[in-house]
Amino acid sequence: MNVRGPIVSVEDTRTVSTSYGDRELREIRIRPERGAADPVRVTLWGKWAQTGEHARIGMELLVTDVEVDEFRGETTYATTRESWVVLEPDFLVDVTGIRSWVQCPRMYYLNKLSGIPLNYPVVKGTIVHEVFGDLLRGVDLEESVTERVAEAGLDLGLLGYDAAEVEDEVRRNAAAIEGWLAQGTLTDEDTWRSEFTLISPRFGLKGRADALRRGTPVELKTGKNTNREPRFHDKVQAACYALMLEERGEDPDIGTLLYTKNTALDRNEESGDLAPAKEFSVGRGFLEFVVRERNALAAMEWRALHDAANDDAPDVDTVDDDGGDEARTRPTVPTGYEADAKCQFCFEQDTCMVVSGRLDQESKAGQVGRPVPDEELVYFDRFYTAIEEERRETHAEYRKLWEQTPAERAADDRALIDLEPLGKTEISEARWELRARKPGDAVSKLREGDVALASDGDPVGGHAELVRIRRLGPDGEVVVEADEPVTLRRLDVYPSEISVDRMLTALHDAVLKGDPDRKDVIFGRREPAFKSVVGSGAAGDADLSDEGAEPVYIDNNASQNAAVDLAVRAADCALIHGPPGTGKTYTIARTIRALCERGDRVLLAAFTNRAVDNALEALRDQGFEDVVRVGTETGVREDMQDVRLRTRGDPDERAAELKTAPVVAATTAACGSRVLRECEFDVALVDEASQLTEPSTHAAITLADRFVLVGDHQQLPPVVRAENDLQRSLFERLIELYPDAGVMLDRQYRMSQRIQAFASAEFYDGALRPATPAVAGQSLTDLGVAVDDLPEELGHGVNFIDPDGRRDGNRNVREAERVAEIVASYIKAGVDPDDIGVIAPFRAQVAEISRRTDVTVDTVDRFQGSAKEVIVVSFVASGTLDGPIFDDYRRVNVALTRAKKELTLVGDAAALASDPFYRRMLAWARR
DNA sequence: ACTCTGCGAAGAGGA
Repeated sequence: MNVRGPIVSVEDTRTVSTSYGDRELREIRIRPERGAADPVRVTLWGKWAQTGEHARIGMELLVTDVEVDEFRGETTYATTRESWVVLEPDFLVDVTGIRSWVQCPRMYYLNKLSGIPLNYPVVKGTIVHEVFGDLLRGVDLEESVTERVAEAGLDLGLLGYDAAEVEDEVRRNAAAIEGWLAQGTLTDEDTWRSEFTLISPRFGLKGRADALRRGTPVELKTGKNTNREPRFHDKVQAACYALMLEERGEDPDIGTLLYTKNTALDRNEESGDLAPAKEFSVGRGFLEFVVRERNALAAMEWRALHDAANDDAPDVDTVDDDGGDEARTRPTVPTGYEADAKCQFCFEQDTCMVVSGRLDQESKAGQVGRPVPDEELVYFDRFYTAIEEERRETHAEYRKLWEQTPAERAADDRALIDLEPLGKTEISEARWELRARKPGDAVSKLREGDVALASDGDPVGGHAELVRIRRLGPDGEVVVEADEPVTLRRLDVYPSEISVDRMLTALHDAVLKGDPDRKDVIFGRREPAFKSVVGSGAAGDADLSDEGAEPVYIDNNASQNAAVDLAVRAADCALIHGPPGTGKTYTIARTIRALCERGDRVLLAAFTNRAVDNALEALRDQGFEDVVRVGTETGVREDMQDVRLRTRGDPDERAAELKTAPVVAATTAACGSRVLRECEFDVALVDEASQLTEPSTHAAITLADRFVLVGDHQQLPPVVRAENDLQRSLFERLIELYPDAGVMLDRQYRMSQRIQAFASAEFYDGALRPATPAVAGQSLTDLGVAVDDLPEELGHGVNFIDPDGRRDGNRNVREAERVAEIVASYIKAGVDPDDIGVIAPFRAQVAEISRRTDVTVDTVDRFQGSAKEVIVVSFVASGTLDGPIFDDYRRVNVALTRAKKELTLVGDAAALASDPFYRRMLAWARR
């Protein structure tokens, strides 16, 4: 049996005499999840006592296969030979993380913090890994090498390599693999699997094994190793996979390391064992070691979060604030002293010393440089902790893969279950197309183009593969593309840590590598500067030139023109506040053109692909075509594919395309990618900046000398799972800090006077107004609709209807029915269904309404950025306004400002009147 | 209690 629960007390390790001699033990009390509410005693014997050293009150402890005993009337537990002891099992450690942790815990920390930059060993390693996978799947070597090198064209070009030399080197590596494979596959009993995704709930591990051979892990290393034994940390990595395979009921007694640089060509020069493959036996003791290391890592991560939040915690570093009387607690970070690794041989030594120096951390390698100012240290620690909290939330998403039943998972819209497998076709060598049919009208968050986890029904314990969704047909057809043929019975959303990883590297880049002038502004030490005249180059710094007219970029909108002017004159940054319908996108396009005309190279970034493509479209509409769009094939909209940067092809050509484009457009997530981190710009212009966390904004702006943020902090804030500093955007913080560095676009081209009035008064101090009389006076009549054809309660520009419905969970069926009737009335009166949109706060209600109408129905969040002639809003709530979704009034701002000519609010008057804000809304709507 | 977009899914190396 297993015991598990939060730790309530930890005793010291002691040594006792047993019939087997002296043995160490450590006693820990936990509060078990089930059963007795009282804490129970768990004794960790032998080396598990070492894991006990890392244990802290509040951490979660899991001990499997315990021995149960009665001691003085109390039930106690102890480890046995079969036991595994796992600290914080919910913290999912990546196998490559354990590998670097074993080399040196600080290396693990540094890799996480500074990311792995674009470098040749990694790119070549990736290519060789892909070729290895191809060879296992029977692809011809030459064909694979040519193809895989071509696919890496952009990376190689940026690194200055040409295809032929890389092909040559990869071919030599691959030859070693092929030679070894030829021996291995002589026996019929050899079964191979490549790229095996493993997730371990028990050990809190995840990772991808390069290959499995007869159920044992095979790890490919593109380096050379002339020792008889595999490198220790390589064995650790393979052992992690062995551990996870064992959990799945396999019995992997050996692991294989394949060093592909151990080739015949080198054999004359070197002594030692040059066979590429090295096997080692995977014993129980080694696996236990691996688990203890994983526990040490998970415990450090726990302390980094909890010690920082708890000033009383013992054994943490403290830094004095300016005042000196208050000590600030800093997150626990590995120093390198934990390991006996030798710093002078470490590839990360320079990074290690720089990070230590800049962040004032203790480290075995020592420090170089001076610490950044104290407020920057505070900022770094605050956001580091916030990002790590967000990581925990991502881990919670993984946990749902095994904690939720398939039905719960499907109800959560995170999986398509009970798929009926229809077939597997090998579409090209080593690529499979898997087809299935989904039952009924099952819906999910999964979309075409997404990476998802396809499985035989059990995504954690069964056969699962990461696949790309090709088609989710309305007829229930599901088509995915995979490397291996899995029987497609279930498709799950696969959580990704990429966004948290990218935020962390962006934070690192911003604080450690950021330009000091830039940081003065970010950290509130200096007002942003503006050039008074727009000159070319550095000449325009003077404030004397009153002669000559103000530059006119946009002649019919003073605030838009002022925004462009401000952005062009910005020496540090400019902030453009664009309320709904104020021509943000047009202004962005005009700004980019003005900047390019001065010779600036511009990075155009936004949170979503949709916003990037919209801005790009506006730019191209203005006749500017010299753009490169960086993004995935599925992320980039169809009509922007022609300017999308291909990663495949001739290295020089691909790299030149990116390096010389006057405008590069990408999502902020892509800005944090290896490729874009290599690029430099004069100006970064970030749209939707109010929806971005500070670190995500840094990902874009650290690539440029100056930046322009465009957004509206009165609309929806960043989407984050954890509640912390990430919820507030840099845009919002800066616009409050430096109102003079901002311009608000105050004329809107979208809504009638009647519709915009409430939002203008509530959110924009009444400053938002219609751009023209025509905008102000628009109505349904302009659509050729006779208002007389509508029921009496509709047709007044803004209407309120109380259908007397009742909220049931996140739905309100009566209200949904009424909304459908209202939509039908509009259509009957002659409104084009394409001109009508329905908005609801909950997805459940969106589904409820969608069943009853064919017009566009979506959540507020998904409607942000678009508009319709007629909008119907369903509020769902009845009686009271309980729920976090109603707390953020900005969501209402978004919902109400989607309508151009007619807006109908549908809800329970009593519920809405229970809150002053909603009461004012009601008063306005009923007028 | 809710909302939910991005990410190539990881990936390498030497005294």
